[in-house]
Amino acid sequence: MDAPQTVRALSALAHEARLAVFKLLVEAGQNGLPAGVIAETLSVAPSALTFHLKELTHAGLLVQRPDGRRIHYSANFVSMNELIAYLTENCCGGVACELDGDSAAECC
Amino acid sequence: MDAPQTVRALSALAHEARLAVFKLLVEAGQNGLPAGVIAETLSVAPSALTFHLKELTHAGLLVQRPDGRRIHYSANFVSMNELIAYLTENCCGGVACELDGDSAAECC
DNA sequence: TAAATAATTCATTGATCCATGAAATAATGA
DNA sequence: TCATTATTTCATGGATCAATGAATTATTTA
Repeated sequence: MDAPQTVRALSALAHEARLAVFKLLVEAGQNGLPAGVIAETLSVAPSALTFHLKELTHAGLLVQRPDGRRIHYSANFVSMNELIAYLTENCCGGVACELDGDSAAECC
Repeated sequence: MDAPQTVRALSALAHEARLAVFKLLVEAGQNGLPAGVIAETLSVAPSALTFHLKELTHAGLLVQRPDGRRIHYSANFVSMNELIAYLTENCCGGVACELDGDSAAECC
C-alpha cells in the first residue's frame, strides 16, 4: 500500500461513526450486514449512513453485495491488513525499535 | 486506546504531509529532527509545518523538545503502537480471521 | 397494480480543514 | 546591542466535510 492510498484509508476511518461501522462489520464477519441493520444498531440516519458507507467503500475498506432490496456491506480484511502493514512498517521499519528495548518488545 | 483517541490519531495521520512527517520522524529515531529540517526535507512551508506538527502533537503522536532556538520533534512510538493495537484488534478480534484461512495467515 | 420497504440521491447549511503570507517571539552570534 | 536564525502566531480565504430532510429509485409483498 502506498502513501496516498494509506491516507485515503486513514481518512475514511478517522470519523467516530465510520470507525464504529467498520468495527461492527469486522465483528459481523464475512457475511456483513445490510445497511438498515447498521443504521439501527449504531443509531445513524439512513442518508448519513449512506454517505459514510460510500466513504469507506471508496477507500477500499468495505465491499457491498446486493441481496434483494437490501445491500449487504462487509469489511475488506485484505485492505485493513495492508493498512496495518503500512503503519507497522512506518513504526518499526526504521532504526527506532533497535534503539529502545522496551518499545521494541511491543513493536511488530 | 479508546475509540475517540483512535479517531484523533487517525485524523492526525490522515494527511499526506503529516503522514510523511511521521514517517520521517520514525526513520530519524529517538533524537527526532528540528522543525526546520523537517520543513526543508519535505518542502513544507514553515507555518504550514507548525500547523501539522501541532495536529500530530495534540494527537499524542509526537513529542517536542527544545534545543536552543530549535525545537526537536520525535515520534511517540508508544502511541503509535497503541493505535496499531487498536486496529489489529478491530481487524482480528472478531470471528473473521477464523473463517478465512488466507486472510488469517497475514492477520495478527 | 398498489402499498410498503430499503437504500440512495440531492440540495442546503454550518462547521472544519488547510494553505498562504505577514507579523511576532525567542535564542544565537557578530 | 544589533542582526540573524528558528519557530510560532495570526488573519484571510477557499476548499472540503458532514448532518439534515425531502425526493427518488428499486425491490418485495399484499
